[in-house]
Amino acid sequence: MKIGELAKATGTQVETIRYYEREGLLPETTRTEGNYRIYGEAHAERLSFIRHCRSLDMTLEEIRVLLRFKDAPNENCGEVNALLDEHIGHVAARIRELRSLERQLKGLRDLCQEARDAAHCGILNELARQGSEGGSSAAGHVHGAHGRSVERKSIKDKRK
Amino acid sequence: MKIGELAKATGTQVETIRYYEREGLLPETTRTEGNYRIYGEAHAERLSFIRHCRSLDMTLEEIRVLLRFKDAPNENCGEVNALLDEHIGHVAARIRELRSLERQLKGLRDLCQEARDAAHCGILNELARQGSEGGSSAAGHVHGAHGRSVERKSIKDKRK
DNA sequence: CTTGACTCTTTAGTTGCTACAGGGTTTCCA
DNA sequence: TGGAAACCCTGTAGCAACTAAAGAGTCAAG
Repeated sequence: MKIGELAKATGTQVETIRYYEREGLLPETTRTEGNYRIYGEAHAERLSFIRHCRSLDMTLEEIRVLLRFKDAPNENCGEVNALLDEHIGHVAARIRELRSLERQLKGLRDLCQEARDAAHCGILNELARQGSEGGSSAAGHVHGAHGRSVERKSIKDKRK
Repeated sequence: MKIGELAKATGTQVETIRYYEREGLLPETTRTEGNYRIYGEAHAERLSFIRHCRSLDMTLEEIRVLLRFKDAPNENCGEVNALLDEHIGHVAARIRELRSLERQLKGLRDLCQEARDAAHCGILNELARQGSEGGSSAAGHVHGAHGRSVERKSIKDKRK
C-alpha cells in the first residue's frame, strides 16, 4: 500500500509517517518506479505499535527501546518492565505536580469573585507580589519539575 | 541595576530576561554608554509577575493578556477571571487524562511480572495489538487531547 | 489531455527557553 | 598600569514531536 493508505489504516498523518522513517522508528521502504513508498502488513503493525505507545505518552526514545526488544525476541525483557515502571513514575509525578498547581490556581481564583476594575483585582494583585522564595509555596517545586505544557490548541485554531 | 543583578534578584536566567524582552513581555530598557541594559524596581516587579505566572504554568500568551490588564488598571477585570477559569479547566482536564493514562500503564505493567524473553513478554504483546478503535480504550481520547509531555530530564543529563 | 488527487523532498514553524560563538566592556587586584 | 576575570552584547541553533507549506513530480479518471 502507499503512504496515504497506511496513514488511513493506522489513523496517522502522512507527514508523521515520513517523520518516523527519518527518525529510524520505521525502516526505509522499497519504492515504486515513481519513487512512491510502498508498505506491507508488517509496517502497519509496527506503526500501530508506535502509535499505541505514543497514546500512552511515551517518548520516541522510550519507544525506540521497546522496538529493540521487539526486534530481538530472545532478549530478556526485564528492561521493558523497568522502562514501564519508570514511565509510570513520571506520570504519577506529573499528576502530583498538577494537583498542587490546581490547588494554587483555585486559591488564586477565590481572590476575585466578581468583575471590577483591574487595579483592585485580587488576582492581579496577588500575582504581582514578590513570591519568589519567601513563600516556599508549591510554586518552586512545581516549576522546576520539567513537566511543561498543560494543553495547547486554542492557539493553533486562531491562525485558521 | 544590570541584567545579571535583575536575574539574581528574581531568580531568572539572564537569557530568559532577554528572551522576554524580545517577546515584548518586558519593555526595552535604556542602555548605558557601553550598551548594557539597566533596570529599575518596576522591571523587577514586572518580571516577578511573569515568573509567578509561569510557575503556575500559564503560557506567555496568557501572561500577555494579564499584563495588558495590569497596564490598564481602569479596565474591568472580568476577563482575568475568565482566563484563570479557563486555565484551571486546562489543568483539571490534563489531570484527568493523566489519571486515565496511569491506570492503563499499570494494567499493562501487570501483564509481565517477571523478566523472561521478549517474545513472550505480555507487555510487548499487548502493545503490538491493533488497539486503534476496536477497544475504545482511553487511548483514543487521551491521545488527541493535546497535553504532550509528562517529563523530560534524563535526556539532557545525558549530554553532559 | 487535462484536471485533480496523490506523492516526493526540503525547509520552517510551533513553545519557552537554553547554550553556544564570537565579540565588547568593566572591574578588580597585584 | 596592565591584564585577567567576570560580566555584557548580538545572533544563531538546538530541544520534542510533530505540522504545514513550497515547489515539483506521478498517477488515475473522465
